[in-house]
Amino acid sequence: MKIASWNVNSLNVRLPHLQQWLSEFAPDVVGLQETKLEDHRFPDDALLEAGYRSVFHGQKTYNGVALLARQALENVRTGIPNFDDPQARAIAATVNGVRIINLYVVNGQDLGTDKYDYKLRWLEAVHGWIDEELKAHPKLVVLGDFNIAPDDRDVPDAAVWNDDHILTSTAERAAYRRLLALGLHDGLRLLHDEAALFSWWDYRQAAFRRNLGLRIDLTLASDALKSEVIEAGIDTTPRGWERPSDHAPAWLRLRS
DNA sequence: ATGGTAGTCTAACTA
Repeated sequence: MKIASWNVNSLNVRLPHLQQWLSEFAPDVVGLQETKLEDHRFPDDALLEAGYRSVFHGQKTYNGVALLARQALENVRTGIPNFDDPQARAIAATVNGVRIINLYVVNGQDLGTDKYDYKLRWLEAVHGWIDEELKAHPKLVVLGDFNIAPDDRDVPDAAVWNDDHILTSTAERAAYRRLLALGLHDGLRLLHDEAALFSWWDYRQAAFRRNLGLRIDLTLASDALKSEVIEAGIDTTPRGWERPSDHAPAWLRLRS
């Protein structure tokens, strides 16, 4: 079972990219972020023709998440329980007995801003949610655009991306480690320990060509699935296409 | 520190 996460930065613009990538990569489940589409505009018919059912939670202009799967998507939930959030950033469903939580974590802009405080509160609410989901569904995958680079291997320059920088700050990384401590494992790091395996590159300054990126798109597997993760990676191919998203898909494969 | 690019929607916000 191939499970992937891709921030498409506007599904309206990137639908052809998604269709191409689905046919080439053939994932079983995909979590999308930044669809930027209201639900009535979601291209579920076009995706059905590509062989994927979809559930989605969107809004105009910003944010928006979706889950696509070849098999049925059951027990769908949108938004974080008991957390009043005007921004569409979370969706969950069960596919083939595996619970999937898809997150578009708040960017946070800069330390000391209201958006940064919102990011930390949002992550705290997600922590409580995952805690509950793990009790109900031991076979859990949490994936998405985390807007946190877990450690120094995941940045091009640790002196720049330091404890006081957005996406790598002490509080953000601590919040991420608290999620892992619930019983989750970074799928890519179960199998690969090398540095500079990035999933996002700024559109500016030829960052992709120079591999000046960050690894902020993650696929996490629960304790119960840890030994089932037999492959993981980042598919940089679509980042090299014309008019690409600034993110590449991160993925893992479960044995069954 | 700023600005560089992209998407949404034509002003300014978000990333």
